[in-house]
Amino acid sequence: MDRMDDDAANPLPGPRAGAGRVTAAMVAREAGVSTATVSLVVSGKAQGRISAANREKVQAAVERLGYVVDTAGSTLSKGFSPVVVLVATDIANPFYAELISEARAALGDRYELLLSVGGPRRQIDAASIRKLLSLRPAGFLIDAPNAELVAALPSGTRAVLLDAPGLQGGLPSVNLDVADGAAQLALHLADQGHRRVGYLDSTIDAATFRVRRDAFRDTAAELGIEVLDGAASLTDIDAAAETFTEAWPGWDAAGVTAVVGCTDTHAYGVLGAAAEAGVAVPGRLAVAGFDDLPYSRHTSPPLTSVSLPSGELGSAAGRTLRALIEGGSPVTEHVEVPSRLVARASTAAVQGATD
Amino acid sequence: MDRMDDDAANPLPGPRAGAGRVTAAMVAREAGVSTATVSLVVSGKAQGRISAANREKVQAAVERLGYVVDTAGSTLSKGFSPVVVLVATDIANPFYAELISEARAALGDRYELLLSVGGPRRQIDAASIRKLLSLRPAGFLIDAPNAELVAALPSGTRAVLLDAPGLQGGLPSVNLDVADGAAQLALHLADQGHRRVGYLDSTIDAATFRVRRDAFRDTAAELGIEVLDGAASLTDIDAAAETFTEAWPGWDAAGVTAVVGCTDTHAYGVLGAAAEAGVAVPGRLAVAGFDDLPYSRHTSPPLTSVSLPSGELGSAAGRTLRALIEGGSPVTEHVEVPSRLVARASTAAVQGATD
DNA sequence: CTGAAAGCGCTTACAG
DNA sequence: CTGAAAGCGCTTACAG
Repeated sequence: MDRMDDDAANPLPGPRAGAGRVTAAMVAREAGVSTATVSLVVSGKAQGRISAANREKVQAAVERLGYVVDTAGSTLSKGFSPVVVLVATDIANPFYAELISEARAALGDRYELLLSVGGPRRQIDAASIRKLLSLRPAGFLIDAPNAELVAALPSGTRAVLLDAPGLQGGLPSVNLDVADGAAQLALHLADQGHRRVGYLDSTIDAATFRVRRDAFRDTAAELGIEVLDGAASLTDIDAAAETFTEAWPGWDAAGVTAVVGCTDTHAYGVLGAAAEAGVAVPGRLAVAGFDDLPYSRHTSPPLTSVSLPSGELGSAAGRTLRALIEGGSPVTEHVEVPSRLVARASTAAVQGATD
Repeated sequence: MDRMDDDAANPLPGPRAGAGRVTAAMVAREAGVSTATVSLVVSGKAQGRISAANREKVQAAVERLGYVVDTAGSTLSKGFSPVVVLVATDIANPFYAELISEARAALGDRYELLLSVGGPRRQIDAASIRKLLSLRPAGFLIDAPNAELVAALPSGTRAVLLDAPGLQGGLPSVNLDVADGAAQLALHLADQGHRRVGYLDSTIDAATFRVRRDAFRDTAAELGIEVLDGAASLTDIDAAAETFTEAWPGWDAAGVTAVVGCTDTHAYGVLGAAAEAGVAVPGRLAVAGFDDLPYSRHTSPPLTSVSLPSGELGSAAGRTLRALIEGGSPVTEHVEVPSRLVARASTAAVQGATD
């Protein structure tokens, strides 16, 4: 805006770009001090090291020139950048929206959030970790990993695991108590008299999905419910609908009266496919999911779901990572965020809604 | 995994971190060549400059040591990093999920996507741009900006604008034809006989929302429809529901028979609040939105919406930016992605669904 | 309290 | 075809 006006002569950054860039050396010259002094002042380490007079001169020069510390230079020198990498396999799930913005907020202004979008078909492996490591990130936030991914992290990597039940491996973690939520759901379905339940799993290999399924199945078994699993799809309404449509005839024949999706998005697919097939929900079939997305109160019928507070997860993870980075100490904290069943009309005993 | 085992002695990276890091110098030593040769080979510039023998030696050494070029070093030297910054105000909107992953895919393996999450209350300004610029990004992807944000970009910045109708300002852009979609929606509502329509706008200041509203209002006016605007909320179901609830008595009194939300999420809020208030949709009130999110086919009733293909938007933007970065030439391309009305039951003339 | 200098890891003219 | 060397911008002991 300001001093870029006459730069237009060279709008295409040449090989050694940097036109228009204000460096610490320029600030030093402007303030009549050394670059060491500039660095100390700008990084807030001037306390008792730089005279008030010089501090002010530097600050004024910084202001005047619009100086911002260059990340490449400081990263090279300090050994780590201000970037925090969030590794998530499946950000298509709206579950991540709030997680991301809360993590961002908890991290504070000193860090930038880099999203490493694996994509459902391209799970993060050791090679991608190595590539990310070359960015010298200040830390990692790793959501819903599997054991392989955790093993690929070099020891000493500053990382916080999110929603990684059973995978701590010496790293701080923030977990959702999905097992408890799954058990609550099994209990709820047992209460409604269901005896055979279909389970629509994820095709993504992550510990959290395994725990959801196993905890549900185990509690269900104790309550005399048989769980039919084996069906799985991506976190995608249409894929889930298709998978349900394929599984339904078999489940129907087996006497299934309820279907649980491993995410709400899976459950939406079931809801849609059931409507299409003329299977009344909850009259003929009860449906439930995990996440309790904002949409789930508004589906038809409103969806019963295990509430997983993604915002809290992101926020706790951001805070923990920041403590890890700034404290420097080997914080091995394990936060557990509770989950809780939200019963709505999609699993109501009769046609009347409970919601 | 490999050579980190005995690093455990110093798990907390000291001041001059880098323990366990493989550098080009180490590769050079291993291969018996200079770092210049390593750099040339690794960056694929060996063609006709490095002997086949040396090329192979370097490749073998890289393999053996697990060398990855350090970003900080190469950024400092080249002037730009492999990071592409996506600036988006409101990633809570599921609209972004597909946009992000498609943009990521189009960018290819050479770039990382950094998400700059402004958050609805913290819009990106000149200072944040300066901070992002200090990362020396290879380029910017800027979604739904306002004029101020575009003006804050120093000339010469490699950037592609997304969904920024009327804001090109010399930058390549990928736009959704939201005006056309808005006009189609107005036409559709006129067809159904509506004469007074409430418009639920966004509180976010972005050109795309202004264009949606104005295009809708203008076409509606030509068709003899009066549009009542002034209501606005964030892209949040509950906030939208609340805003609708406040606006409804006035709109009702004024004879409003249809409400348009500037996003589907706004429309979901209207749907929820209308159900709560016992206002029949579409019987008493027609409802429509913009985005055509995957959920919109599954709301009750299914939502009429102007389809905005976010995946295409992200993919086209990623491709354009890549061309801009790699071509180096001043590409000033303007891609326009069409939008199209998807009519569903929420605006059906009678109680029967069209879907 | 302050500055000169080394060093972080890379890339790229340059000289051979 | 190859290597020695300069330089990108910063931070941090170190000497004063």
